[in-house]
Amino acid sequence: MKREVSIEKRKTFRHGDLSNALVMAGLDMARAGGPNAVTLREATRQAGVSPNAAYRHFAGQAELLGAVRSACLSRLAAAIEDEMKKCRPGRDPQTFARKSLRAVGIGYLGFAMKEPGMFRTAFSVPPLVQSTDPANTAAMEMNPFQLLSLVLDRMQESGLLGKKLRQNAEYLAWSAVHGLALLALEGPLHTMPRELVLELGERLVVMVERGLSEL
Amino acid sequence: MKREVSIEKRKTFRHGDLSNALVMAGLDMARAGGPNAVTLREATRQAGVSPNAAYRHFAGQAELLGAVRSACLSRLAAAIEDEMKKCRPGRDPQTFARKSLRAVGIGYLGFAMKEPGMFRTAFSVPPLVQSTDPANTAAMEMNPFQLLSLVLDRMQESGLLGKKLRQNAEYLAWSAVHGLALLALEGPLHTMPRELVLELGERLVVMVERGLSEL
DNA sequence: CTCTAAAGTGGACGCCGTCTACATAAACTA
DNA sequence: TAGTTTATGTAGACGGCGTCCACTTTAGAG
Repeated sequence: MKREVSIEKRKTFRHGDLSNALVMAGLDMARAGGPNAVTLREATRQAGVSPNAAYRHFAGQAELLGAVRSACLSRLAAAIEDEMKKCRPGRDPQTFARKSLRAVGIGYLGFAMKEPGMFRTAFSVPPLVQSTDPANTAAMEMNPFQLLSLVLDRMQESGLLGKKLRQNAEYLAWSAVHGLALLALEGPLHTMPRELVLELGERLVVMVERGLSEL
Repeated sequence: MKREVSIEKRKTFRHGDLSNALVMAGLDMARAGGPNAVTLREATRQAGVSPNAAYRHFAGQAELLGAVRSACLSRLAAAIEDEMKKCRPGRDPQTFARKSLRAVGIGYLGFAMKEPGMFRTAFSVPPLVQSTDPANTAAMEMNPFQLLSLVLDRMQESGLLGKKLRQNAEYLAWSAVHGLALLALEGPLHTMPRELVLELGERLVVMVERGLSEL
């Protein structure tokens, strides 16, 4: 599981790719223990380098954590896209729009359950929402928020959502799935079996879909 | 702002109420800086006592944090109850039930916006949901979850919610408001003005109410 | 072939939580 | 009242953390 560079002592004085190696080590720690487990000293240790070497590439622990968080966000986006690809546009644009919205929610929750550490890390420290930073994006060049916007646009275009209700609807839908994820991961529902959480997730996205579009 | 006991050096060797003093100091720190700011050494410092004294009353930092979290939860419950008291049962039990549900959501979000540090602390570490621990309850002897259950019962009794839909509906409603609170407090929406968050909150509770009851 | 600037090292500091051993005082007991 | 027990607080140490400063190494530009 250890990276090569950490196993065999490197021969060169220069590491060559330390910045990246630190982020990768940070990702491992985030996956295993969430944001609090992302420690600067441990990252340098895994990279086979002295603690202070990190300061040549990051201003401090916070900045390293920020980079790790970006990577986590990117993976989340990829997971959502995977789920979205499952529903192809059929004849009825409305059912496609509905399915797409659900797919985003399910993809979001599925990632949260499958990679809890990464998910928690992704939202441990506030990234800005409108960020177009390519680091935050997956294959389709979109972050989770943008994907959500996309499917909500689909709902509006297909007539499921009035202009007024469309406004800021992202935040309403997002709140629901995000809340369930956090209640299950680091909240009072942490003991709830994950299958049950995902079942609740199915009901939740239906609630959102109906609660958004009605009236 | 400092507690008396921390200002004037105590004369007695015994503190007399250290356990409580530590929790109170922890509460202050939680209010100011969230769960990560709740540190054992600082608490003992504020209580005018040596660090190790804390170990006579708590097994460690985690247990102290747990006690502080209980206190935060209790305050949250009180805030929700205050909001609930605003809507008195009128002629129509259905509108009363709807109003009550919204009140729980609004009270929840209002507390989160007004006391972000305490709110974050309240959910920093998982308490169990079914806990009847009196420490977790406010005047009415209920924790936030129980209050939510109560208003959902009202909805069912007034015919707004079928038996099947009533099941686990707590988690669906809770997820929505909890998600918005966390997105706004320690998530990507942390820069959003609080009034706007509360406006979104109004829409959100409507979404929940409709999404839950429809069909 | 030098010289510079980027990259990594070493040591120190103060913070944290926690362990072990010891001191004090209050409460019980004889 | 005197003696003992036990709850409570103290002292000092350890390792881990982030971070600062001063030093060394080396790749690459001139």
